[in-house]
Amino acid sequence: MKLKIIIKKEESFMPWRDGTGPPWLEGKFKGCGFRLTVPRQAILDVLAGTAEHLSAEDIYLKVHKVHPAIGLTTVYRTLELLVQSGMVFKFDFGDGRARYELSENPKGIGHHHHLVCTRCRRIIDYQDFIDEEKDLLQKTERGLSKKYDFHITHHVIQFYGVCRECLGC
Amino acid sequence: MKLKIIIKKEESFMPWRDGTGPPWLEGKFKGCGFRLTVPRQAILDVLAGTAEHLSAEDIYLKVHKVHPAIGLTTVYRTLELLVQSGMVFKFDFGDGRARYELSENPKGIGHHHHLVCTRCRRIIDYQDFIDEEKDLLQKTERGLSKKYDFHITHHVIQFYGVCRECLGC
DNA sequence: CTTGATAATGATTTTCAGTTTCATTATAAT
DNA sequence: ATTATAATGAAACTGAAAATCATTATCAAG
Ligand SMILES: [Mn+2]
Ligand SMILES: [Mn+2]
Ligand SMILES: [Zn+2]
Ligand SMILES: [Zn+2]
Repeated sequence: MKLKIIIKKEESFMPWRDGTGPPWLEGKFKGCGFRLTVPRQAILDVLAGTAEHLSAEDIYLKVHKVHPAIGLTTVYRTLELLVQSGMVFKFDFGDGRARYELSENPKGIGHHHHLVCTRCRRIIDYQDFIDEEKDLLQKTERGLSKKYDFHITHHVIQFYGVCRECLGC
Repeated sequence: MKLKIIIKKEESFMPWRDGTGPPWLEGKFKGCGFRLTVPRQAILDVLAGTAEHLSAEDIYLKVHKVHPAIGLTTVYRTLELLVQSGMVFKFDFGDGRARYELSENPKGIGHHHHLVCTRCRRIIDYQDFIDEEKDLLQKTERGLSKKYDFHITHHVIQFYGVCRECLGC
């Protein structure tokens, strides 16, 4: 039963994951077999309107203020949908819950990596060094793809340590 | 109460985390306020004797075969101890459970990164490209440390995608 | 070897993020 | 309007991980 569901989803995602379909970052569900409903729009709005790394419950609470009828279950389901479709990244920063971030912020920062403070759980986005990283990263990805026959879709780079605030005490 | 415990632990770890104490990778707990007990030794043995990425329960089951009295609770506690002390890395590869790996395998591979197949959850270790990565990584870490006053202790680099086996079907 | 202080253990209970279930509702095509 | 199907949400459930707490192991002093 679980397998069945997974297969169904992966087939559904094909249209836009293989580069043929349009990415829908602000209202383009249709044509992919998905419906852009009020709950989904609301969840996307929350994600697009924050610079934080929100958990499912964080998102639910923010959505709830505007649309009290929308349930936590729908938030979880929509997030899974967005993650599987590549629109949203799901992160584990070491506290007990997953955190979500728009993979391509429409009017903001784009791809970036993270510094994670293991003391206070603060997260720092950084982009500054990505330009220098980019070449090697692409080179590495090409090398790995060839060597292991592995089709890379995305990567996660996180530096763990102690932040400024936690050091100065 | 929770804060109290955390403070206690961090103080306990200081001796060897700050470079002054010896790393105990096969029987060096003492002198750090910790005791190398039978359960802890058994858990370390399991970690040292595998190339897989075991979950807490995996470790428990393997330990259980030799020492049926050792409980899952102790496995969790010991793993947390080892992670906090830097001897073991804790990973989230996207299935529901944490996976653990000796950070410095005594007689085997050392630091490496991961390819994670999002279809079948297979994990591929790779070291081949780390040499080329090392320079930039250190450079990046230095830059980040300076810019954000962030003391980096370790990093996690994971490439996500589809593995050979899952592609060929 | 005792003894006493404390660290470690493990059975049990509890927590809580995330998932399933299922009856109801919204959506879109005809 | 009719129909088929996708989406929703309240409620029940799951399971990895953490907390409790009485018991046991470890070690240093005497
Ligand atoms: Mn971020
Ligand atoms: Mn590994
Ligand atoms: Zn911090
Ligand atoms: Zn695979």
